[in-house]
Amino acid sequence: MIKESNFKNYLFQQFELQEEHWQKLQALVKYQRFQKGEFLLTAGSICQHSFFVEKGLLRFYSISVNGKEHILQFAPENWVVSDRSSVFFGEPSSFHIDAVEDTTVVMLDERFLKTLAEVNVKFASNNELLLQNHIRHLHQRLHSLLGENAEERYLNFLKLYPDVMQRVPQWMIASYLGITPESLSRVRKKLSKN
Amino acid sequence: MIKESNFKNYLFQQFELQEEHWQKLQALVKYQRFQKGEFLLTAGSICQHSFFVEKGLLRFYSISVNGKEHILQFAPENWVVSDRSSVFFGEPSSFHIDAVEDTTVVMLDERFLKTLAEVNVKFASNNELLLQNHIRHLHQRLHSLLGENAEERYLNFLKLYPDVMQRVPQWMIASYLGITPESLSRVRKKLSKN
DNA sequence: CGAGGCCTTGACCGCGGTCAATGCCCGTGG
DNA sequence: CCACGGGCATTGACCGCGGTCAAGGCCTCG
Repeated sequence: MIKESNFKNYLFQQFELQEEHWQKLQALVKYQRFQKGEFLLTAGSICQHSFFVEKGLLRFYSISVNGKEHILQFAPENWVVSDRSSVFFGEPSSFHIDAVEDTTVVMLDERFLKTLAEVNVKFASNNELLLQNHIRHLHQRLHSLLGENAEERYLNFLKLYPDVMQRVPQWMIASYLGITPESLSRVRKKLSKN
Repeated sequence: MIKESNFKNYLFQQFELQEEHWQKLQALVKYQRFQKGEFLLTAGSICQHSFFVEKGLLRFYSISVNGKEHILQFAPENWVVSDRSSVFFGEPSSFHIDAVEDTTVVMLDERFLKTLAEVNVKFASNNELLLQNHIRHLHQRLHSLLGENAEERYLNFLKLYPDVMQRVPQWMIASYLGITPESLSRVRKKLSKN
């Protein structure tokens, strides 16, 4: 069991959580470990949880007809990842989530989020906060894909995920950027010469 | 004043709205007309409303450093468009919304959405429904941009917005697809030969 | 030591961008 | 009624970014 968790800190910071409220919640916080390569969600199944990453690294991706993977999102520590649409509409997801490193997550289901809202009104907006953040992030990503070339997107990526570069194989980053590993290699080579 | 509105139908269908509830709401529904080219939101200002398109067509786009426009979303009849993140976080938007045709919208502000939730509990989830739909749409768009070439994206576009092709200049569609008008012209030429 | 995964590099190519010319449609004014 | 001009779509020539394919190097791990 984890004593001083990132999740606790997250709640304290976002909502000025009181220690007394934490006592009530703690029992409901369900940690789960996944080892490298394990799936948290596969395309075709209905997503049940959001995952708060306590420690480790997840990826959220789709697979297109030709079999290629496209990473839509990385989720290192303190990120939340899920196919919320699948949860909400109760429809099969078309995405995968798996563990890039051995990972510990907090399992957030609808029941937990509801309880959260009851404990303190401030939490009621937690759900919307998560959704709004997600949308903002997706908008930035779309803007980047529509308007920037490979080099600019790579620099953006480094700003957004400062340490992910050191933690994952480059072909995953290429997949995130929408280019091939070879192209990424060339972009990096060019940048290192400045 | 519009009697039989798309907006009313939307509420009836989505939430099995009762006629009596509609009576209470009607007074709060604020229609507004914008003529072709007029702005509903400009980058740098804080977004205050969501816009339900009653009649007409809006576009939601960003402008990158080199001055090029990138259309993230079209909003024909029955679509809702907004920079919700700007509304929610109270921060300046980095997007523009303007009218592609003369357009009549329903102005949805936070107050209206709140009232909606009070009139009937079913509406309480309206807000989340809008956000979830938006996220789902953005995910599909990301997948399309990451994994498909210009031709495939164009065919996707036609499915999603069956009539928009006939209503807007092609350079706007090119901007939506992330290609140039010339490329779009070539894609269309190639497709017409099959 | 050998095998396999990953990164790099080179040669080649094609999709899509750029630039420029042309055509088309349509509204405006002589 | 026609002339003109502006906005948009099309087409061609050319080019460069990024994809593809193949080879080679460098790890780590068995």
